[in-house]
Amino acid sequence: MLASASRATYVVRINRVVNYISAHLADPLDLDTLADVAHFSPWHFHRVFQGMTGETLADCVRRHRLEAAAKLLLAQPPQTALHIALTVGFASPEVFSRTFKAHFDCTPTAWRAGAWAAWAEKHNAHLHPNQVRKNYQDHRKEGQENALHFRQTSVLSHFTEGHTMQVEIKTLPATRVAYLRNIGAYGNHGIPKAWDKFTQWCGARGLMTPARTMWGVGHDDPTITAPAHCRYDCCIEVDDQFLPEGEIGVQTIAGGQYACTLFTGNSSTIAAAWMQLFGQWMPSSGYQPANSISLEMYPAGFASEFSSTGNFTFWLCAPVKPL
DNA sequence: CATACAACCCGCCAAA
DNA sequence: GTTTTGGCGGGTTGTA
Repeated sequence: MLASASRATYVVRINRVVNYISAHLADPLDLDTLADVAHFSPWHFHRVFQGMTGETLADCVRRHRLEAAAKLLLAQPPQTALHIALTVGFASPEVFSRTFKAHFDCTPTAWRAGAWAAWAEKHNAHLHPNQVRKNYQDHRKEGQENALHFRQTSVLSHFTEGHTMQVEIKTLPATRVAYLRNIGAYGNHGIPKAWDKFTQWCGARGLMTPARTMWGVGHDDPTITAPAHCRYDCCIEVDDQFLPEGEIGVQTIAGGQYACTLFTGNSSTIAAAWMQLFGQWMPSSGYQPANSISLEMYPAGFASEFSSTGNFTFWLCAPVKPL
């Protein structure tokens, strides 16, 4: 009992530190400052963090910097490796280049030129992400006339055959939420269980009213981040008075412009829906992905729909900015 | 939880 | 000119 209670407090503190890392990549992220964020002594924090996450603090910081850089390398318009290195917190391009190669098995420029596909294939072949991103890049190169000529993977074709995605651009406000984090592969693995646990907790707290929106937040790009490190947060809107409780933390979902489409499915088909939105709608939309986090927005009642039909209806919301 | 030490990695200069 | 690699000293990290 005591052990699980203290484990829960460790979880929220580690979550807070990881959130801090990804939000402050360009700032100093040494052991002392991060231990301070966690309210632990540096020595104890180091032990706790490694024990619970499987990676040391320095490894975690380095990985987040590299993953952010990997995204920026594929962004438009292209920026120099030096600029990207500094943006994500490396002090010099030499260290960036060396460290990048050690992690991704290729140099930054090779990644940009196409080596990302091999990485994605190696680590997440089941998601077929390469084709999606390739569609996007091919389109950007070849121009509008080929916008609709996407080679379809077997996963995609089920959703694209004779079907046009209805997408609207919404401006969402910043939202304070309580969340339960699942760390592990996206898809039908730990996430459904996390939702069970979370909705039970919400029910017990009387939070599951029709007025409250629930959210699913995937912080990581599964074509870049290893499945074992992908973060997914089950979230529900809360007011300013709500405080963290057990392993339920509090964070703010970023506001801004999102491309939103209504989708009915379940945890096995969400990935394909995301691919359709990014790989098919996005390239011909006049918008591009913004450097923010994609959201799943669940209207109240999705849980009961799921228990009766095996599916649920929700909004996919991808952060966008004009081309 | 503090100290202490070895290994590793960062940060810098040079150069391909 | 930019990026990557090599070499190296000093500082941080990881662990006893």
